[in-house]
Amino acid sequence: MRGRPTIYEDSNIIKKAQEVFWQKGYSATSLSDLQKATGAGAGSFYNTFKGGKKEVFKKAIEERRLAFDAFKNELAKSDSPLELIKDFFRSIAEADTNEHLKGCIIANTVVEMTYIDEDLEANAVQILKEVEQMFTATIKTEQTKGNIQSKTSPEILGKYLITFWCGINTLRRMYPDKKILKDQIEMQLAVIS
Amino acid sequence: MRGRPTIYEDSNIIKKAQEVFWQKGYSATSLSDLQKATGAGAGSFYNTFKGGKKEVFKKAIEERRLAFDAFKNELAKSDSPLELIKDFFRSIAEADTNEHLKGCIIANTVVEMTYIDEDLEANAVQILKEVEQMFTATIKTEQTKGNIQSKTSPEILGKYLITFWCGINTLRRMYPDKKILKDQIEMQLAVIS
DNA sequence: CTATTTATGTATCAATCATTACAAAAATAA
DNA sequence: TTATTTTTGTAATGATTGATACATAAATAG
Repeated sequence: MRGRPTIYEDSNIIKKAQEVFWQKGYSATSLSDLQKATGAGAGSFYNTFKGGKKEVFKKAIEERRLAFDAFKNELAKSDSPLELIKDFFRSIAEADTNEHLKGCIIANTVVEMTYIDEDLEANAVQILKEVEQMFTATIKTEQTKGNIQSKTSPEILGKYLITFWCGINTLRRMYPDKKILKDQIEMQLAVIS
Repeated sequence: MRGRPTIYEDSNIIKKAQEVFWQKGYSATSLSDLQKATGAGAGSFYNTFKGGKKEVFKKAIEERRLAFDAFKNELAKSDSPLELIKDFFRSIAEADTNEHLKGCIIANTVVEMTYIDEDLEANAVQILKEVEQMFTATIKTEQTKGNIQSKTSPEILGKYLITFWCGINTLRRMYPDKKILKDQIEMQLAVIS
C-alpha cells in the first residue's frame, strides 16, 4: 500500500471521541474538543471522516450498539437470561462516579437530540427499542417457563425495564452513590419475579 | 416613572424563551433563537437581563419551580394527596405530542448540563430532589394512615417515583402515544398501593 | 419648553464554530 | 532514482456565537 502511514487509527479516534461525546453530548462538543482528545488535527480528522463531527458521533453510537449486540449474544447462550439482565442492572451500582455522571450515551442522545437532529434522535430511539425488545422477549420466555410469577404482559414489563433504565440514567446523577443505587435497583427488579 | 416605556415585559420574554430552551436545551439555543422567539433585539435583551442567556435560562427554570411549589400547595390542602400525585402522573398520557417530545425541562437539564455547567446542573438536581422529597413525605403520611399497603420505606418509594418521572421523560419520546403511556403509568403506579 | 431617564434597534465586536485548502511529509511502486 | 499516493499539520475560510457600543426613540420631571 502506498502513501504516508496512518498514525491516528479510525477506531482509536472514535474511542477517544466517544468519551467526549458521552460526557458533554453532541452540541456542546466542539471540533476543537475532539482534536484535543484524539490528538488528530483537522487534516487527519476530515480526511478520515468526510462526514465530520456528525459521522464520528454516529460511529460512537454504533460502537455502543455493538456492545449491546454482544450482550444479546451472551443472553442467547445463557441458561438464566433473566438473572443476566438483573445482574446487568445491579452492576450499575458498582460503577464509579464518572460513569454515573456520564450515564447512558443512547438515553442521553434521545433527550438531547429531540428538535435538534431528527436523524440522530430516531437512531437512538431505535436502539432503546431494541434493548426493550430484548427485555420483552426474555421476560416472555421466562414467564412461559414459569420463572416469573407476575402475570403482567411481557410488553409492559419490557417497557417497565427500559423506563427504569432511562430513569436511573438521571437518578445516578442525583445520587452517584453505590448504596442508594443498589437498594433502588433491587426494589425495582423485585417487580420482575 | 421616567423613560421610554417597556414593550417587552420580563415575564413575557422568559415565557417565550422557556419554550425554546425546553425544546432545544441550553447549549443548542442561540441568542438569535431567543431574539426571534421573544421579538426583543439584543438591546432590549441585555438591558433587561445583564446575565444574558444563562440568566434567562435560570429564570425559565425558576418559573418551573414555582409551578412545582403551586402543586405542593395543592397537595397540602388535599385530603387525598396520594391520588393527586397519581393523577399528576396519569395526566402525562393526555399530553400532546409536542409536550411528549419536550419532556421535563428539569430532567432534561440534569442530563444535558453534567460536565457542562456545574451551577445549572446542581440547581436542576436540587429541584428534582425537592420533588422526590414531596413524594416521600406524602407516601410516609399515607402509609401511617394505612392508605398504602406496601411496607417498602417511603424513601425508596419516593425515589421510585422520581426515577419513574425521569424514565417516562424518555419513554414518552420513544412512544408519544396516549394508550401506551397510559397502560405503562397505571402499571407503575400500582406499585404504590 | 428642556433636561433627564429608560428602552429600543442596529451596528459591531472578538471569539469560536465546523469545515476546507493546501503544502509538506512519508510511505510504496515502477 | 522518480512518480504516485496517502496522511498529516497548519493556515485560512465564512458563518455563527454571545455580548457590547451607541445613537435614537419615547416617556416623565421640573
